[in-house]
Amino acid sequence: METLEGMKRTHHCGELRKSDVGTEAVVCGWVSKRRDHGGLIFVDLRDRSGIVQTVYDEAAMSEGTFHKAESLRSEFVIAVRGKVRSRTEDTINPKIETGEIEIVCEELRILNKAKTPPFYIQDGIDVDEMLRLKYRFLDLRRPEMQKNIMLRHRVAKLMRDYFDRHGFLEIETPMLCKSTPEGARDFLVPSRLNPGEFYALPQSPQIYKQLLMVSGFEKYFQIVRCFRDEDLRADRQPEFTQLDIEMSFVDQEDILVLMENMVSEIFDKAINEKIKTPFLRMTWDDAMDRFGSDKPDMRFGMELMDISEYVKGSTFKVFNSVLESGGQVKCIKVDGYADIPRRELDGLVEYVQGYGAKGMAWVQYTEDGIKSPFKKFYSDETFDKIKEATGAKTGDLLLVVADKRLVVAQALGALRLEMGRRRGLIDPNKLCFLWVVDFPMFEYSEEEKRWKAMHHPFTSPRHEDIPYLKSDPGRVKSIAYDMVLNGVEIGGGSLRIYNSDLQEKVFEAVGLSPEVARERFGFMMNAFQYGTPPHGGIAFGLDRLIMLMAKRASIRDVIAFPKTQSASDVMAQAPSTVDEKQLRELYVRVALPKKKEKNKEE
RNA sequence: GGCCCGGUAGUUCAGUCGGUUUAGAAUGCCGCCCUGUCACGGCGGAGAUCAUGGGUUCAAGUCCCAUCCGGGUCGCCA
Repeated sequence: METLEGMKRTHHCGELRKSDVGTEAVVCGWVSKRRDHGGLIFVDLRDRSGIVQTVYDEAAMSEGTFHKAESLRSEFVIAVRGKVRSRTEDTINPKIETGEIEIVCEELRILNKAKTPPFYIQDGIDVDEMLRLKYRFLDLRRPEMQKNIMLRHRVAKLMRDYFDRHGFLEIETPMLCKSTPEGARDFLVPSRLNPGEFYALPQSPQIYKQLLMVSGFEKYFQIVRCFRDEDLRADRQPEFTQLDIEMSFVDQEDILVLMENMVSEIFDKAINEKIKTPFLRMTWDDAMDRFGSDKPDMRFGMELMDISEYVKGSTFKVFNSVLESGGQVKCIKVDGYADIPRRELDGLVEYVQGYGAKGMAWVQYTEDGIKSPFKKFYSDETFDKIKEATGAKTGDLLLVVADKRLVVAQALGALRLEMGRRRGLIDPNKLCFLWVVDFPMFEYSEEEKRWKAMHHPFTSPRHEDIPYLKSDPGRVKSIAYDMVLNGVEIGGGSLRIYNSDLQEKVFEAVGLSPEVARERFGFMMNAFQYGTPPHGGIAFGLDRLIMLMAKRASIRDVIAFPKTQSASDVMAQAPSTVDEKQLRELYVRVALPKKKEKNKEE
């Protein structure tokens, strides 16, 4: 094996251009591809900047060097010294940025050999993701993955610049925190120095950043890792990164404007996308009623429409009982799809049932008249009225769900997205931002039979709703807001409670007695008695944002070392069992249920 | 925890109704040849725990059950 001694890299592979012709260059990198023509060999050399073609001509170089070139294989690490030469007209490769030139090798050094990789180191591969994760260091060698990671760096840098320019301080907060069982499940860390006691990894730096406001830092931000021990999704990892913000003496509008300007700037500077501000703002009620979602994908229409008034008072039991118990009958209109196959309709029924609806009906306005499972319960005039009210034309399809408000929203909201996908209505190049505002303060947990904070219990209710905290928690709205991009929640925040009395009332509303509240959040409530400024903030999901900017379907593609759906790292083999000694030091004993123990042994 | 999809050469897949070759193809890999390729080309070759365990059957990659792993999703994610 050779070394780099006496040889100094002068250029990166991808940066060489026609203007460099004639200069002597030394490039280093990995062998991407070797094309051996016998007496003439081409080797595509790759580093993080791109790919350049190097040429080895048997007639024009020493036998030893040519022999070395013949021995090159994929992913060998080499250094090449040679002249940059212009390619002849007929050999220009317009597909690569350096396609007008090539390097004629004068000296070749093999710095390291490489085993044949288990998959191609190139873009657009179709390989089992587990294999990519097992060999993540090779997966990350692929140009598109490098691009994602570089984009991530660039965005983080732009964010830091932006907030620095606006007077924000980046302040670190602890990773070893107090467990607060409210909210997501905590990752716990046993304390050796405090036997039997545990830290929790932060679900977010929420309390610390509010305390920084009490301290008077006024404008805080941090790009920070957060941990939640919940089930994973394509856009959820057990550890993820937030851009965390908190400010004092501001109102909601200040925060929204600051954030949309930030987003507009990073989209412009990182991926050259011009975003119009201000963003559309929509109340939570509107979002739910019109799109059936608190994070509506605004890239297409197909809004939910209420047809309750046209179908009420009939002999059709399903609609009647729903309407009589305060529910709704709503539909979406799928343009030009009245000829949907019956089989697909049956599939859609199952689909909405997965989202809590009991069933789904439909109206097909076909050339041959109306087809609908509830046709016999209504007159032709009723169907004409529905047609007019929904703006349906002959050839259009209505999909109808009847149930309680939130069930209708959930089912039709999901159905809307599914039909948008199936009908090809979603333009992947569109970027539709909006703010969803006026979230409910609480939602009712059927499981726990109590009201729970929708955002978190430090969120301020709207002033005018405070009287209802006790009497009617369901009607209390909060000063909370989410930023949504293309149907993905990329950020959310709120103005906070800064008055101890109000805080106590809210704790009470979510069933936290003063004693329990003090035990869990006492240090915070104590701090709040020493002069707390009005404050509020927001947290942005950096991974999701980069995923959308990079147009990837999963945040795993923008995280260097992500975990699988079962939260394991298949490369490092984490999590793993640990030595009995380690456990003893921590005063921890493992107690698996019988079934799991048996599986572990096998 | 529920539901859906998947697991066959290094990789991506095919494998029909359970039965005709030695489980097939492409690509990658190895060897030989080749002086303008860039998906280089030509000839030859090697390469399989059909995820694991059990069952049905004269016969299982194929059917059944269980388990494991991966992906999607519902619940969950203050």
